[in-house]
Amino acid sequence: MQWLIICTDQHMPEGPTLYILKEETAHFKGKVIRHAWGNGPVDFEGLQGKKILDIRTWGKQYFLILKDRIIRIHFLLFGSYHLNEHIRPDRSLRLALEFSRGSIYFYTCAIQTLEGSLVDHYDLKADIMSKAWDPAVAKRKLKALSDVPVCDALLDQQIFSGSGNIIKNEVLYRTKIHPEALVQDLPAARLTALINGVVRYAFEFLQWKREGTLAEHWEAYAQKLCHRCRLPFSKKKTGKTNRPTRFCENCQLRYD
DNA sequence: TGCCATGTTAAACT
DNA sequence: GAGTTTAACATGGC
Repeated sequence: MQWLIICTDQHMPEGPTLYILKEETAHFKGKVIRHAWGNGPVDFEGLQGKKILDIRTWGKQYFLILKDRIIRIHFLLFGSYHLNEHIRPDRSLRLALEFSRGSIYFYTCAIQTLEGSLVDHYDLKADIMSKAWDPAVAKRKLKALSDVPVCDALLDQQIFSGSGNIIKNEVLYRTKIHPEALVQDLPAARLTALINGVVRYAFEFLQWKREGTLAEHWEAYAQKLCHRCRLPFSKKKTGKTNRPTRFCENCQLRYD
């Protein structure tokens, strides 16, 4: 019997992409690891013969839950994975997991082993794509900030776990908020729009990523002109996070 | 060829 | 010690 070979040669980083990875590997839940190897900091022998009890994500992180440990995988900027075939021997194979039927190969990612349960390490309510996501908690965290620009808040994984630079750029443009506006200066309705906008765009990102149409739906990220007023976008590394931001000085407001 | 980019951490500074 | 800035890592496209 032949099983599906999915080619996933693409950037991994933001939450929606991890959501897809979780779905693509969900069938390994309950399966026993037959063989494990790679060059990551992993106790490979200790994994062999162990059952995958659950597969979870939190934002940009992917977890294989075993009885006595959690394998945490973060793809950083250049990580990738392949299912069922080790077809990228040119890349650094951090972890290979072989099951009786099928396998997963994780390349150039950061791997850690955690003890305890996920809730010991992460606030599940902060994951923008989780059923546990709680916008009221996000609002409370945002209101506690002082002198923090929204561009930084949108990259704060403790508030918006899974949000990355694409989501940041797109949400700010779509909600017409200037990246350097301070969180504390946003009117209440704008703050709510920002919080809801992150989740809405994350699920649009997911749908477009599946369709292979993500880039054609970008309105700000990597764009040259504002489609509302036709003026050129500003491009600047903003905030303490110092990440590139495209924005329209004319259409996105500072509220100061 | 050099630069840039969907990320994060740790070392090196004020 | 604090709060910063810089460097490091790693890959591919332009």
